[in-house]
Amino acid sequence: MGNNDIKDETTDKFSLRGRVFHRIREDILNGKFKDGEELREVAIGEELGVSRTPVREAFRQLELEGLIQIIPNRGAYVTGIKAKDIKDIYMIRSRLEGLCARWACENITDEQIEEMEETLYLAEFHAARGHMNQMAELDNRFHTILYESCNSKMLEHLLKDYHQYVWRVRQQTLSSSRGAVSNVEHKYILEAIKEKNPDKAEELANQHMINAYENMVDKGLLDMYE
Amino acid sequence: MGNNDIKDETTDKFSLRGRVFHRIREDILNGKFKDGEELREVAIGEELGVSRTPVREAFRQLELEGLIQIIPNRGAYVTGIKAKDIKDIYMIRSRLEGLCARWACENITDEQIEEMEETLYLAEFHAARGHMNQMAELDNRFHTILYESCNSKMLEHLLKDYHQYVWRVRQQTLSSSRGAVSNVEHKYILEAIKEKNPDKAEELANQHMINAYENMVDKGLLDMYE
DNA sequence: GATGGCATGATTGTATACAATTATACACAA
DNA sequence: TTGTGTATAATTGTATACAATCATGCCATC
Repeated sequence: MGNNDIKDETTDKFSLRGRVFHRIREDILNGKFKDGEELREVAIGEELGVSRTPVREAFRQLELEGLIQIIPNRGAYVTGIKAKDIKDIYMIRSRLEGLCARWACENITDEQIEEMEETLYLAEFHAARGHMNQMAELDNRFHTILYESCNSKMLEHLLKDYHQYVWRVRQQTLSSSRGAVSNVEHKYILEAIKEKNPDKAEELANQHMINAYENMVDKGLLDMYE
Repeated sequence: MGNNDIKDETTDKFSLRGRVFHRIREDILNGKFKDGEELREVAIGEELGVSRTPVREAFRQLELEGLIQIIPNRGAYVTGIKAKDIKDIYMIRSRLEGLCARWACENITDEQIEEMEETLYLAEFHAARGHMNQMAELDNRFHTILYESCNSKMLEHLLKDYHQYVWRVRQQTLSSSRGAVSNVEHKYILEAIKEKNPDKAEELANQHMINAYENMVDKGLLDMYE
C-alpha cells in the first residue's frame, strides 16, 4: 500500500529525510547496494552529510517498501530484486492493469485519450528509427496516463509503485525489438477503451503485461537477477 | 508495496515505535481518529508516554500506508477510509485473490489443504448456530492460509495488507447472513485448487470477492463511510 | 473597518547525548 | 584444540536540545 505518488507529493524530495530515502532507494534499485548488504546509520549519514535521525526515518520507509529488512537492535539489510519478484510483479501488474483499463473505459477524459494517441503516434515514429530512449519514455507516458485515467487513487498508486520498481528491467526490455510490438498492443488497448468495452480492455491490458514478461524471459533479461 | 506481514515480522510490536505505529493504526481504522484530524507528535507521545522520536518514525510508516498525510513543516493529518476506497480495495482484491488461488493450485501443501478443510468444517458448525465471532475468525484463517499457499511473498504481503485494511468492515459483513454463503464459496474455491484447475480457481476466488462487496453494498454497510 | 507587516508562540526538522542491546575478541578452562 | 564466559566495542533505540518553519494575533496604516 506504499505508493509512489503519495511519496512524491508529501515526502519532500528536498528535506534531508526525503533525499536520503530517494538516494538509498536509487542505489538499491540500481544495484549499487547489493543483496544482503548491511546499511549502517552513521555510515550512510556521514556519506550524505546528515545525522542519524533522517537516516532512520528513511530506513523505516524503505522497510515498508520492502527494499530493506530491519532486524531490531541489529541492523538494516538490503533486500535485492530477484527474478522471482519480477515475475510476481509482472503477473500482479497484469491483473491490475487489466482492472485499470476496465475502469478507464468509464472514467477516461478526452484530453487523456488525446495524450495517449499522441504517445502512440510518436512511438511509431521513433520505433521506425530505433530511438530506444524515446521509446522507453513514451511507454512510460502511456502507462502513466492509463493509471491516472482509472479514477482510483488506490489503484493508480499501486501501479505507479510497481512500475517504478521494475523500471530498470523494463528499460532493457524496450531496448530490445519489442518496442514496436508493444506499441501495437497499446493501440489495441486504447481502441477498446475508446469503444467503452471494459471486458476487452481488461483482457488486452492483462495480456499485454504477460507478453512483456514472457519477452523478457525469452531474451534472458532476467538471468542477472537469479 | 508496504505490507503487513513484513511489518509483523520486522517492526517489533514491543518496541516503542512498533507500539505507537500499531496503536495509531488501530485508532484510525477503528474511527477514534476521524478523517482530517491533525496528529501532533508531542500529544501522541505524551499520551503513550514516549518521546517524539518513535512517534515520528511511526508517522513516516503510517504515511506510506496511506493512513495519514504528512505535510512538511505543517503536520500529520488522518486520511480516513472512504466508501470509494473500500470499493477499490475489494475490486483490487478480487483480481489478486484470483491470482493467488491460481498460484495456490501448484504450490499449496497437503497440510495447508487440511487446515483449510478444517476451517470449512468448523465454519459450517458455527454458521448453523449463529456464532458470528467464530465465523469471522475462521474466514480470517481461510484467507490467510490461501495467501500463504501461493508461494509469493509479494502477493501474500499485498493481500494481507488489504485484508487488514478492511478488517472492520469485513467483520460487519460476516456478522450478517452472508457467513454461510461465503463458506460455500470457500468450499468451491478449495475444490478447484485441489483439482489443480487454475482457471476455475482464479475465476471463483475473483467472483467470491465481488460477491462479498456487493453484499455489503446491498446491506448498506458502507453508508457510514460516505 | 480592512489590510499588511511584524512579533510571538507553537510545531516540525535535525542534531546530539545517553541507554540498551548485540557483536567481537580474548582469556581461561576442559 | 575447543568451548565458554566476560569485558569491550560497535550499533541501534530513545530522549532531549536546538534550529527552522509556520500559524496566530496584535498593531499600524490606509
